[in-house]
Amino acid sequence: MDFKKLLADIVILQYVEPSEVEALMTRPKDASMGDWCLPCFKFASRFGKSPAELAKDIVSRIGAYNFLEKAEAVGPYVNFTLDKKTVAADVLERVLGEGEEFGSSEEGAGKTICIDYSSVNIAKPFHMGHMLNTSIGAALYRIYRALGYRVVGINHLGDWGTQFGKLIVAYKKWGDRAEIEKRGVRGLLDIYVKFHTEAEKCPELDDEARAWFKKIEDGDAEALELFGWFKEITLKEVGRVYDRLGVTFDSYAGESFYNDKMKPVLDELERDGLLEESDGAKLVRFKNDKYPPCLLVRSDGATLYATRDLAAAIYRKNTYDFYKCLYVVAYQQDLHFKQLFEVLRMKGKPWADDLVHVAHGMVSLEDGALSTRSGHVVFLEDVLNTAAAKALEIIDKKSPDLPDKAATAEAVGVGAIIFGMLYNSRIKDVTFSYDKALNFDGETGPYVQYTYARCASLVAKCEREGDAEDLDGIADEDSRALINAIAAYPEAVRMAAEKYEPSIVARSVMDVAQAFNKFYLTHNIAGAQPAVKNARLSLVEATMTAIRNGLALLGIKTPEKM
RNA sequence: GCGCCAUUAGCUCAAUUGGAUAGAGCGUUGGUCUACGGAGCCAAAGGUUAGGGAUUCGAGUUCCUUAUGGCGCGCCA
Repeated sequence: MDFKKLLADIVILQYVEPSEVEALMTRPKDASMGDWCLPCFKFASRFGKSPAELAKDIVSRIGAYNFLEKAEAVGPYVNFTLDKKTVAADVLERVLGEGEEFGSSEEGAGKTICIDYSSVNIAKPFHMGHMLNTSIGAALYRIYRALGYRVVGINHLGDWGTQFGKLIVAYKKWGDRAEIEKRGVRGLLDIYVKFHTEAEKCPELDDEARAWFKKIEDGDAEALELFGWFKEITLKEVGRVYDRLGVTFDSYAGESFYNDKMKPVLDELERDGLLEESDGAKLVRFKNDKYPPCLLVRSDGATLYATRDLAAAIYRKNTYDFYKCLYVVAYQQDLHFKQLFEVLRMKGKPWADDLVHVAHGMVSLEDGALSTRSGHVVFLEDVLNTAAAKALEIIDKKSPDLPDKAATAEAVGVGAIIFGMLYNSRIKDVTFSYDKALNFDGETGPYVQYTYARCASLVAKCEREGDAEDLDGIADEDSRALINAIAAYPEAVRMAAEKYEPSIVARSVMDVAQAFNKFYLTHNIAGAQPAVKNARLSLVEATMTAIRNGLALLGIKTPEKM
């Protein structure tokens, strides 16, 4: 039952569309004022009345309804208090009936959404800086899928560029195959860092690097073998982390994939007269210098990042016919995407408006920015390991008899890190510190998981007695707050999709957990009368459903015990 | 110099998109486990929503402006 719509329908106002009334209907600031309220400022003048008068007028015209406890005018507001038992019955029936589907819908049926996220760089460490990006992208992936969309997750690999020439030079000079096999990307990172320090003293190294990159482009066997090897090492290592995070992709078409797809695009631009030559390079200028020019071909004929992205956008439209294509990338690249989208618009692609840069903040360390070149990074795998170890330590202390400790610690530790990334608006910068990341108290993933485990433990302990449910056992204020928090969850999922903002789901799940813990403190479940116990158990199960579904969208597991 | 973004409690952040007395967590202080998990709960202290102006019944939210910080601005990605 959609109570909001129901209320809007019974507020029959002449000259006012029910949909307009519904749009204005909101939750009151304070739950004690009711479940819904209607501010009357907006259309009061249309009736030649003051808002307060209109509110009174509306109340006087509302008849008796079995789902409505009361409607009262408080100043310019009409406050509606719903019958708690009706709402409780309705919400419980819906949540428990839908189960895993609670929060899902079919609104995206028939539409495809491409999400470009994570996009690892070959031969570079997968560090904390990528965690925000990967968590947000993966969460959006699951959110859209839950809403019925067909979703294509794309890992736009950074597998092209002169840095691979540098890496080959470094490897041939200082690398050891066996050691790198053993140490993986860390081994590659060490020689990459060494290259940069050495190149300071000896600039010829850069020439050698360029030469080796040229060999990759020309298909030299040795160069390709090494390049493929670097790629293999990186993907193997990154895949291990993706497994732990529950992240998947449908395509790994990265930069090198578009090598042969740029020329036709450039030719078209040339033919349309959009491509202009400047200092030997080729670029697209924007009308009224809306943005700085977008450089697409270097004076030495080489293509650029923007050129590949241009080809990639066109390829994706042709291949997937997306409804929207999201680029989950830090706000650093804001201008790049504005230019990219504008070039496509100028090219006469109406779908350029369906491209969205989902910009997020940047991760730094307490002692400054992350930098691969100087080796100033925190490996994501280390963070996950540390978090899992911390969780294990707590479990050893608090639940020494727990079976499967390692798996639970993994779920809690990793959950803490993911939740920390997704709890705030994506635009916020993150200063990573182990101190904050390993805090499991308060508004954290483990808090929500703990709440879930409490629920699970109750359900395991309490047998239902008979079928009768006495809803009076969940008709008080704390129960109502919990029920409202649960009922608000599906809307949070929709909103998260609309705003590309997974934090809305995380916040909703947190609301449920906080409301539950309050409820839990003041309600005896195991020892209640059978019919009351049954009703409360239903509410516990509904709480679990909302938490389980919500955390699942974020990529966080819900152990039954921890 | 120009552009984009941010600025809310000591710290990290919310605020149903323009609605009622701006809410949480962390930290601090003080309470709270023989009813089901204390990774919990309750309470206190903490605010000129960076400053100024405008719009209107009403602004943390929209517009202008100033300040501070971050990011970016043709041959990296």
